[in-house]
Amino acid sequence: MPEKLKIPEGYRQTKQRKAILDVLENAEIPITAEDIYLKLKEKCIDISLSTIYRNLEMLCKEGLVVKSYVMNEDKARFALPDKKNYLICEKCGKIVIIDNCPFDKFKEELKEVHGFDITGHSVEVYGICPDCRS
Amino acid sequence: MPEKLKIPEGYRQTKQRKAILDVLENAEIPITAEDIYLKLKEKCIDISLSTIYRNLEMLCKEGLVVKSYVMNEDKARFALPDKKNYLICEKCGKIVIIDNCPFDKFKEELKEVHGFDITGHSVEVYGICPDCRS
DNA sequence: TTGATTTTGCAAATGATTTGCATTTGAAAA
DNA sequence: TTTTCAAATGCAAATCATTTGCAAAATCAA
Ligand SMILES: [Mn+2]
Ligand SMILES: [Mn+2]
Ligand SMILES: [Zn+2]
Ligand SMILES: [Zn+2]
Repeated sequence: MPEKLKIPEGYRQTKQRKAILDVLENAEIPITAEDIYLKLKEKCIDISLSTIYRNLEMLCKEGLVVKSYVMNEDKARFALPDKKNYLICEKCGKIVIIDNCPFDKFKEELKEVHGFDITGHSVEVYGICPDCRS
Repeated sequence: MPEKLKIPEGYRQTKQRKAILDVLENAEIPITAEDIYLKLKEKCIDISLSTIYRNLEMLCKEGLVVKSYVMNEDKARFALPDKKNYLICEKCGKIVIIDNCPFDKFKEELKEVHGFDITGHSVEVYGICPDCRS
């Protein structure tokens, strides 16, 4: 069970903010701002898209949320950091999270080769899922 | 020295197309449509942005070019496939290409674990570059 | 050279995201 | 609790990268 996320110090505890975080915690894969909007509408929580975007920006800045783009989509997706590495099926668009991303093992190598202090990474892998490989 | 790219079979040999490919071949890192536009303007090659976007779309579809997004930027970047994995400095935005991406070694593992036939991947690594670590 | 087809340029449309501003709300202080 | 004020929200309008319609120009095979 994922640990409940806390709204960062210095930000107010609004019901919109909490609702957005809640949707992100319960999401299986990275989702769009509109996904959040619709999910909340289902739960009869009325919120404006701009509030969602403003909160997502804040959450990204604070490192609680990671933004990414998926090939052939024109909207950003947002997820908690543990869901930032994923496989995407080129046929049906299905997204599958990569747990224990093997890339972690290469942080040291990258630091040595390029001199960067690595702070994060995001891996997007494309392929054909079992269902689509007819 | 990179092998000269060929315009795919079935597409016409236009000077705009060749110019775009040329810019992409000579680019060190992924660049935006506007970067291409400006680079060509420097060389006094007049071309419209929509032509650039249309050609980039075609080149991506044909697999000659890879599109990606960089954190905190609102424009897509395009590059030849050998430049699709890179490090980005969070301070200054510097981009450094990762050659021999270690992720390649994990295609087999991913296939076994998730059943996907892997067709491609894109790795974005964030960090602080040596110059910015003052 | 001709003619069918593709490609281009331009201007207008699109649509996700951002922003201005008046209003509401959270929470610290009284 | 009530007061107080900055932070946050909602709405509408603006932004701006990208896409699209269409008429004109360019490619290329016959
Ligand atoms: Mn769009
Ligand atoms: Mn924008
Ligand atoms: Zn699939
Ligand atoms: Zn730097």
